[in-house]
Amino acid sequence: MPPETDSSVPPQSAVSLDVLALRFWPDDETVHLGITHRKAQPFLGRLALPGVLLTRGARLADDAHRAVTTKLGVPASAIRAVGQLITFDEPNRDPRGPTLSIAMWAVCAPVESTADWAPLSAVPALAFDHDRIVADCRPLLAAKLWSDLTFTRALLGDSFSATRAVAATAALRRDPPNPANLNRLMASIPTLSRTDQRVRHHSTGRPAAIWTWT
Amino acid sequence: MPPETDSSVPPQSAVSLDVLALRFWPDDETVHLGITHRKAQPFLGRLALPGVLLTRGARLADDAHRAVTTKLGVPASAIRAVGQLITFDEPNRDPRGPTLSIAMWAVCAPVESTADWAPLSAVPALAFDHDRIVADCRPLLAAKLWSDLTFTRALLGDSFSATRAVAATAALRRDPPNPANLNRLMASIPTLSRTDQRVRHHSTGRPAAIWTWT
DNA sequence: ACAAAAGTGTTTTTTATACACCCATGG
DNA sequence: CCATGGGTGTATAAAAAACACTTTTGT
Repeated sequence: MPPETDSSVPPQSAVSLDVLALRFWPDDETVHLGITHRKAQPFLGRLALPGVLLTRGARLADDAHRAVTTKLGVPASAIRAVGQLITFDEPNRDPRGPTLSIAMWAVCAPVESTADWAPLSAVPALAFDHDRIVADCRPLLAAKLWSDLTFTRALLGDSFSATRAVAATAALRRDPPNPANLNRLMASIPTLSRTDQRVRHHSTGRPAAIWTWT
Repeated sequence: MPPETDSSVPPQSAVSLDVLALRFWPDDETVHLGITHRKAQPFLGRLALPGVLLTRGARLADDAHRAVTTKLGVPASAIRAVGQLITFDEPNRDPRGPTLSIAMWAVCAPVESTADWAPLSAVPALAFDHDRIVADCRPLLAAKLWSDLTFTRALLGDSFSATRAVAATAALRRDPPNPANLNRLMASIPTLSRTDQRVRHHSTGRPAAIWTWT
């Protein structure tokens, strides 16, 4: 068995995939981002986005699933949807050597996991350039709400109250939306319709209507 | 010299970078896409987008430059700007094995090259999944015009006539813009201003104003 | 003068935003 | 019956699109 010539650097940069895993469960007041303490060097113990190296032959969606399941402990069945964001290519973003990162989003359904979940408005400092990834991708996520319906449905669920629609929108955008206008925005989406059911989120005030996808 | 164990598959998919290289030179009536006959298998001799494998430690912009210079014969100094589009991850998009492709755009200045240039409205069939890449990326390019000013300036040049602004817009969008409205759109861009100079593109009709970036 | 193309003025449509006020409910 | 939050109606603003018409040129 000939000695491996590990001294020869690989011809390509490594390519990793980092996931902005979101959750907005029925009892969540805001959208949360899934993060985890790193189990290995570098940045051992530090908080970071769930990430994996790309697998040969895998789709990006598959690798995103793997990152969420293995790093956040979320079962695959609880991943409602995933999608692509942008690629980060700073050569020094990983101290181990040049590593591209393809940023993806994922939305997780309510389930037990080993992840830490930070409100999107209070994400702690993260390892690598993950602070920058979160900062750069946040406007992209905000733009997806109500325009990328796969993303929107995954985040809000198959049926949701108007109150929660307001909360999700407030979490992703800078300032909270006008509830009256958001109501009309939802009414203008063909695949979304309002039901007669109402639900109460506060001890007082009118209960909110339930909306469902058709 | 021990035999190379080429039978061991690499752990990651290869990652290539394919470039939608655009030109819109003073004498071009429409925007053209740079393509080239492949010099190697697979698809030897077939037309394809210029593409390269990622280089370790390189920025995506560097590799995009390399693809345009080596595959299209465009000197580096003639590449006005480059940028990122989206990543394609069909596992079977390359017969040699799983290969991701990061699609980039580039804009080339007038200069001699070895490339074929096809009008964007008449791109011939291409190798790999490059037809799909062009189809998927075209709306993204259309959206960049007049909103991504780096892209817009690279395409139209430092100064350009209103007539050419109309032609470039018609080339990237489906149907031609209303010249009156495009005129106002340009006037609303702070870094763009109209000069007193006029230029004639047709044998008849009023000559068009020249616009410049400030 | 006429045809062709650029550009202006103006209207219309659409979309987004704002805000006054009515509705439903628990205390 | 009042405070609270949901929802409707409507006004306002901004942006986009449409279209009639004027200007500038070569023939």
